[in-house]
Amino acid sequence: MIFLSLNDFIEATNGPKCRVFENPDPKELIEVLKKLKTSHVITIFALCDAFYKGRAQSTLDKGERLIIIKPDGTLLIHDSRSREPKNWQPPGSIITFSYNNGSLLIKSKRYNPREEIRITCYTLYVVITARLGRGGLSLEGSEKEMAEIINKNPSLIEEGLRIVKREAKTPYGYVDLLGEDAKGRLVVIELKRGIAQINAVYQLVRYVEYFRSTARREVRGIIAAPKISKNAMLILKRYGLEYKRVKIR
Amino acid sequence: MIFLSLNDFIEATNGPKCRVFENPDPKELIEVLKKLKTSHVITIFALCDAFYKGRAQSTLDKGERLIIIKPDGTLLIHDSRSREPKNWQPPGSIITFSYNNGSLLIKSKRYNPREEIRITCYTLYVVITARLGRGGLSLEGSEKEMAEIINKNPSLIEEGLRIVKREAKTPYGYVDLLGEDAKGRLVVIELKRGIAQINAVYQLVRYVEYFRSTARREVRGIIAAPKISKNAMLILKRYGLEYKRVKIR
DNA sequence: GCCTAGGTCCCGTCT
DNA sequence: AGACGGGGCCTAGGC
Repeated sequence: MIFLSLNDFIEATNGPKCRVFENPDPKELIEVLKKLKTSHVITIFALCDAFYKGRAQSTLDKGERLIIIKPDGTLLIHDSRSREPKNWQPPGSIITFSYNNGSLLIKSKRYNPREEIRITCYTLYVVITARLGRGGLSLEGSEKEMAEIINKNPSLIEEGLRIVKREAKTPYGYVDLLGEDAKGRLVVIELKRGIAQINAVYQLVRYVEYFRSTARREVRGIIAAPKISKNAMLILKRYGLEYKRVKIR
Repeated sequence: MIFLSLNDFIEATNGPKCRVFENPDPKELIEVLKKLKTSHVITIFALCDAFYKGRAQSTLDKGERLIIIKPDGTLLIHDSRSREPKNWQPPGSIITFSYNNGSLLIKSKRYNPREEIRITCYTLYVVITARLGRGGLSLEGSEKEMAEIINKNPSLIEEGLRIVKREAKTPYGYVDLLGEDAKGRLVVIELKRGIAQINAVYQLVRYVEYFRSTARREVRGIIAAPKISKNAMLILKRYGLEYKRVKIR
């Protein structure tokens, strides 16, 4: 373990991207972590246990894990499996480090909702601090994009269709697309970029119900998606609604 | 950077929990990663970019990031913000490492759905390999638990209520709890462990509609939750349904 | 494998 | 702030 002088600290913040601490002494490490927590991502390999209390409550038994602390307040505890952390705290949480009986204690608090995680690190194997970048991601293929494409080219749904409104507000929620067909009937369209399931049908049903109760003309309802589940299709038909296979790109 | 002999490799797999490689040579590192990817969590701090194509499509610009590869096939790319990885691949994906023009290439593939990530690591700052534990989490406070508690003590909803069935299947989905009140009326109960929102109301509405159309007796619908949103409450009443505040513990 | 529904969902967006 | 709905959602459980 390297003892941190002021020079070491300056190097850590302004020097290399990463700094590695192998088997560090918890007491000495805490001083480093306190300084770097607002600017660096802290990565800790440790033998630890954890307690969470908030919207739910959990206990994580003692084991070897990977703890990640981000400058935005995010806390993640990962083990050897799964995309999801075993425990976590979202951005905006407040983290504090302390020492107790040879162990490093990590505490993360947040409010609204009030939640807390307490981690006890019994053994610190490796700790890495690093300045990391952020952002730079551009994503294509969202439902929003799908709406834009159909908006520009309503014949993807059917010939003669005209889009009247997007994100039309009703007391029952937002309608993805509202149109008018060749015969002047109102067409409520619910988009799904993936497989349309029962929920999508529910959404459509209530929008159609709403417009049928207010608009004084015929109202159709269409789910537009690349695929629809068997049950969803069944319910859809039971309500006299329609499905249109739409595959973008 | 430490060149890995066979002995070094044996030490890496059976020896210490963590092994650290600072500024490793990509070519040499690849040999290590290929051996350890099925047993160790691999953590890479690198200057990298990434391309994803599958259900959607994305580009991640060149930047400093933390890459995590788990033995179950999980891949995570984190930056300095957010609980969510910028890019990822879920468990079961197949990872391969290769070398190109001074860079480490990481490729992760999966099928159903067919998805792929390609990462180019231009600079490797630090790489850590570690055997981590798994599991050991016990969680309390789920909706399932809530159902169990109410099942045992239906008076939490109202006096005289009797639970008839849990997870009752209908063509419109699963009803959390089905009961009978003191007056012999059928009671459909939808549980939410957090705030009940519009969606919860829709679920309930569909179930109640179904039972009203099939059961030859009066049917009530109740949302049981610690809280309900304003709009949800409005719609609930519009449908003649009820809300019961239930706070477990 | 498909499908359903929950989640300490997270996250953006809008009121 | 609350509230609503998407997400490359993920994950567990049923069939």
